Amino acid sequence: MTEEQASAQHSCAIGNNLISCMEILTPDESSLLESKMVEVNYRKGEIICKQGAPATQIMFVREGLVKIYMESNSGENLVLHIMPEMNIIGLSTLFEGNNVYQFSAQAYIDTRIQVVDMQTFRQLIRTNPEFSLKIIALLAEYNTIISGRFFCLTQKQTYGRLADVLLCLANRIYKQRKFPLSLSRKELAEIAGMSVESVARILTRFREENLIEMECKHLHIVDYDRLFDISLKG
Amino acid sequence: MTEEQASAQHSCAIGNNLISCMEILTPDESSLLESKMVEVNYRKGEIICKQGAPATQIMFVREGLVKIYMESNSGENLVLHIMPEMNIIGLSTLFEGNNVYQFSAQAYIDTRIQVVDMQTFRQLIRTNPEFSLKIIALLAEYNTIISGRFFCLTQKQTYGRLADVLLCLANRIYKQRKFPLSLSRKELAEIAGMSVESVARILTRFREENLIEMECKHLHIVDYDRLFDISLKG
DNA sequence: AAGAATCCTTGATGCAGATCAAGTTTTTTT
DNA sequence: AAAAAAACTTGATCTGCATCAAGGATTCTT
Repeated sequence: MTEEQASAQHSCAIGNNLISCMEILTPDESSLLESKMVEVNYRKGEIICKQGAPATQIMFVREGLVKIYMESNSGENLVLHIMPEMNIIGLSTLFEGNNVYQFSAQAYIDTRIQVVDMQTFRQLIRTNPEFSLKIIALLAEYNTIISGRFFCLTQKQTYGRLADVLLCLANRIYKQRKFPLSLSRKELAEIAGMSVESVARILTRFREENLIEMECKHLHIVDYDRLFDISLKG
Repeated sequence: MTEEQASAQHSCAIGNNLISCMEILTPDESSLLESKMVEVNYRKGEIICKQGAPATQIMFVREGLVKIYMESNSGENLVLHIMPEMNIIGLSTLFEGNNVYQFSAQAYIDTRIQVVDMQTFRQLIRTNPEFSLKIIALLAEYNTIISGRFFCLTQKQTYGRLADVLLCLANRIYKQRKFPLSLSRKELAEIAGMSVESVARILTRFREENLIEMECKHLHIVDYDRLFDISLKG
């Protein structure tokens, strides 16, 4: 319950409802999609799509973890969204007059993607109203996630933001309070929108205050409630 | 052309394509909508919808200018989006499991709104695929606008952000380089995500540098190109 | 196992921009 | 037209966090 409250207003980059839109398709539509769809496997760190490139495809994340981000000329990336399986990359390029991706996507871990061309995708929306409603729901959720993240990164300060990220990893990805910390300090820093040094300092502080424990690459959230407090306005 | 480039990456809060989804409806659908729709007039400063309230309605902005924002407990508001006529408030609440608005909306100037209940709106999406595609396009554009704003507020510094806002007002709202500055310093500060004092200081600076002129409540962008440069990375 | 490279930690310094303060101008009220 | 309130400007100070710097711990290379 408290977790839900947090997710609404002070969200990290990951949604919590897995929206399944494939099951809705009719057999005909399914086989159309099957025939047009191509599967691509990406290794950890590989680029899935590039900001500024022609937007010709919609990509279904079937397995893995993907970072959606905007690149700036200064080299600082802004992480917009983190997508586990069951998400769709490229929906936000569907508005008229647009023909390029406004973001890049990169695989955090080995990732399996299914690719369809936009025409086919648009076709499905046109022929299946329920599918179309699902897509609207997904876009609406993405909107809310990005807004929550926007709020978080502009209104909270470093301690709160990092607490947010840790809670997000525990709740949304690993679904337990002790989990392998596979992200480097650099990746954590990027997600939380701060410097690597700040991440190190704050993690040390959290350890000193007995909010978390870290042993052999695993992070354990010891005092969930206090960490949650910090995440609300740290 | 340069303006377009700017809008893609370094957007202010306002979109530039007016997407008309009403014209797409069949006569039957139109009359259904007519029968269900209620018109409400808001005066400058009045609240149109409130963050946390039950999300039961979709609102069409027919006339005026609306601020979409998130409220924080500290009293600082985060402006997500600014909507002139032809926009729809509440689309991002359409995802499953959601039942409240995650944002508030307030009228910047006198504003005319048409209100429909969600059921009727969902019905239209189900019966009219072209309408549904328009809604998807609109949501996709909102996504892009918020992402651009997110980028702008986190990556640029004050001078660039304020330049952005001024260019946005000139290009998107008034569509000329000399326009009445109806927004107060406080409102500008809120949109650009900075303090009122910073706005005053920067405007003075812009005037000293002959980038803008201000006389009797009107702002005139004198050196568009240099202001544009500043907006790119100020 | 030694060396190189990367990652992590911790302290010292610098800076953009918020906050505080105080005066000036404009608008609103009466 | 006078008084009060709100909006605006400008300078002085404060602060959160980035950046710089340098040593320690891991991991990768050979």
